[in-house]
Amino acid sequence: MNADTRLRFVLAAMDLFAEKGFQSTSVADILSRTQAHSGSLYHFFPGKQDVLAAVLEAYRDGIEEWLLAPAWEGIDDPIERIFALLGAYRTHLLTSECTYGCPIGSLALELHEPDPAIRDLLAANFANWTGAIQRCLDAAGDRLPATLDRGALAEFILTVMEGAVMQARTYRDIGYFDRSIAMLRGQFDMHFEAARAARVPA
Amino acid sequence: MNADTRLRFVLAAMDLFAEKGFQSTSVADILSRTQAHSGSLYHFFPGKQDVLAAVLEAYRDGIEEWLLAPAWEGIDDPIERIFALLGAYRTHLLTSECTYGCPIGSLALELHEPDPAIRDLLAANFANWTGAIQRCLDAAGDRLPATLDRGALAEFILTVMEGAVMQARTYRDIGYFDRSIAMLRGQFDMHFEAARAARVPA
DNA sequence: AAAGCAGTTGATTGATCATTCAACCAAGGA
DNA sequence: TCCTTGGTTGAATGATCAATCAACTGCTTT
Repeated sequence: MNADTRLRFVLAAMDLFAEKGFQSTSVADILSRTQAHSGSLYHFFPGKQDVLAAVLEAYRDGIEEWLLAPAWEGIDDPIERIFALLGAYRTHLLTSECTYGCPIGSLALELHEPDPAIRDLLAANFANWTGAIQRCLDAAGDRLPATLDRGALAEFILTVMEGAVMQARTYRDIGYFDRSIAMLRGQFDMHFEAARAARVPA
Repeated sequence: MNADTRLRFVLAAMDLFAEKGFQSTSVADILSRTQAHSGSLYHFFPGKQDVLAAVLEAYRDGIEEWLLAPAWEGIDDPIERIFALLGAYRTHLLTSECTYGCPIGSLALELHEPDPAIRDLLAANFANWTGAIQRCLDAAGDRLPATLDRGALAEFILTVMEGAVMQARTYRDIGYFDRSIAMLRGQFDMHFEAARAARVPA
């Protein structure tokens, strides 16, 4: 089992799926980018769909190392970590002239009737992401109102990120992303204010 | 120019693109659903892409009649109209077991490098939607803080709707939609409170 | 009636694509 | 040395698909 070749397939497919989507990426595209041949790919994967599964597993398993750790370097405050993560998506958009957003989100909307296995992997990616955000929210302690549902807020932050990325990509204008994130920031400020008022009653 | 046949193509393509996406819908799919033949389709449209353009134009031109008017029937309060519109997406999700969300959003993320013409149509659809929302926000007058940017908030509501739909579809669970909308409702309540405090200073 | 035109038919074409397979290679163990 | 195992090669296959086109229909105009 040559893990190196397999990994090259997964990494190439990761790039291509993010760039062109799953359906528009042909097996030939993956082969030409990896300088390999079809039999070799089919030695490791039963079919194209299984390459997608491997890609989604790689995202799922690599979120800490490849997404969170770089975004959070030197940032300790849990709330700032949330916005630093959103900032990472922002720079990703900017460096691609607003064409690449969240690869998981793109795949989630592109695949209308996905295999249960693929859907579970998409869901697991989302759950991993919101899980990390929720740990930040939990770490914020009483800076947020005690009544606030941290899990629901974490899902909401994913909601906002995905929706903001969608609009920025469609308009090819980062302003749409920025304004949605600013709205979210305003909501946080209101939560902080409410929590402060609850802690120090008038 | 037989408008009837052309319209049948557009309506069938609308359904199919919403159901399976643009790329997964073959011209043969459209033909079998319309009981027509390929030459007939290519008589009206230079190519498959132009069918997509016609579909997006239909959505753009039909938003009032097909989306807003039904959702707002019997609802006058501008804020409630916003949540009624979100409710329309909710029932659309529910009646399809969380498989169909927003057709424009799906297409926007599926098409990674769309024609400028297609991208403009996607953007026009989004702009129409947020424009309608913004008119509601404007109509809400001083129930919202004067400092609040109505245009940005309208974009944010689209952001939330699209992100919420994405998660509900991925998890096949309306709860993800509901919780995001509830968060948005909470944000509105905080805005109302802030506006009230500004109107009646302590 | 003749001509012209919008619309339709449906077989055909040529490209693209995922997948298969038989042959081949290299290293390691018996 | 021979066999096995894991991996590679690349041509071939069969399916699918967007698009074409020449022939045809029926309606309207002259």
